[in-house]
Amino acid sequence: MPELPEVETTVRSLRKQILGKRIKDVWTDAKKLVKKPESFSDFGKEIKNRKIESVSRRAKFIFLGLSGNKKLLVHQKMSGHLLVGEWQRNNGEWISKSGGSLQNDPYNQYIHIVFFLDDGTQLALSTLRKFSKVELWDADELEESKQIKKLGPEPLPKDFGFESFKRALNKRRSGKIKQVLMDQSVIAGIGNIYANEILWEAKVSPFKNFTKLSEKELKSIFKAIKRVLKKGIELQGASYSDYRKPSGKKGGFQDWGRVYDREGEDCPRCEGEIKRKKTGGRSVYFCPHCQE
DNA sequence: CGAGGTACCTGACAGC
DNA sequence: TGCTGTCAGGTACCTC
Repeated sequence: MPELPEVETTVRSLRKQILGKRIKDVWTDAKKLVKKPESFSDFGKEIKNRKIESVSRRAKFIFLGLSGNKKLLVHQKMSGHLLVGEWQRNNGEWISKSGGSLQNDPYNQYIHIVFFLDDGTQLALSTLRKFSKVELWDADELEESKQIKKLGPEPLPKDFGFESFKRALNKRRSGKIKQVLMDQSVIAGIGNIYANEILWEAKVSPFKNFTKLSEKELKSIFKAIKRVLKKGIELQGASYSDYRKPSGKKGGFQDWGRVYDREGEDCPRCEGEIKRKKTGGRSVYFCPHCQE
């Protein structure tokens, strides 16, 4: 579910909330979410008493650096989000002790993993569809793992300039620009919401083969990537449905977005109407009038 | 190589 | 009311 801005928002918040704390125990009612090590009890033994020394992100992957040169990888995938709070188990549900943070989270009945920290707070993974995954790695091995190694460049650092963007695209020989933007091995972190918004912002048709794009179109896509992703971070993510910040509160990008989930509305820029079609098995939202 | 389908899961919602 | 089909911020893996 979450894309780069949501994952970045989560990471920034976690840094404030859990850095330096020690993991005392872990609970789950969905052992399959933990992929590595395969046995959940081994996972529990391995993770206990490790201190959270860093919180970082690569593409949509979250890394918690743990003492003893380990890294905990969390991928939230669709519908997943991490929450920090203090809850207790009650009739098969996690209830917030303060009545606070989780009241803002409509999906708190989907907490399936809870890490108990040494100051009494908890880090929880809420994942309605259970696509999320958690893996414990030796730090060096994680860097070399296929899922991380295949990722393209991060789009936001200053050194990702227009030339880097064009070089990144060259990994592909052809393909519709919408699908290419979402290809994590080309550029890391863009998903369906932001790909739609970026192309609207750039006034480029999602269906156009990227090899047919003019220099001018490429330039406006490049600019739109920076602008839209930064806006997403500034607004602390998009909560179209179940994404929540670790506090349980919603992000704000869904009100700023111009096309995603707005089929049938007037294009805010021209006389057109927002349409929805499909490519690559995903919904494409666009304005056929001003995105040629 | 690219495109398209499937799988992994649980819901919300529209239409009959 | 209940059924059926479709849709949902992702990724891996398979076939053509």
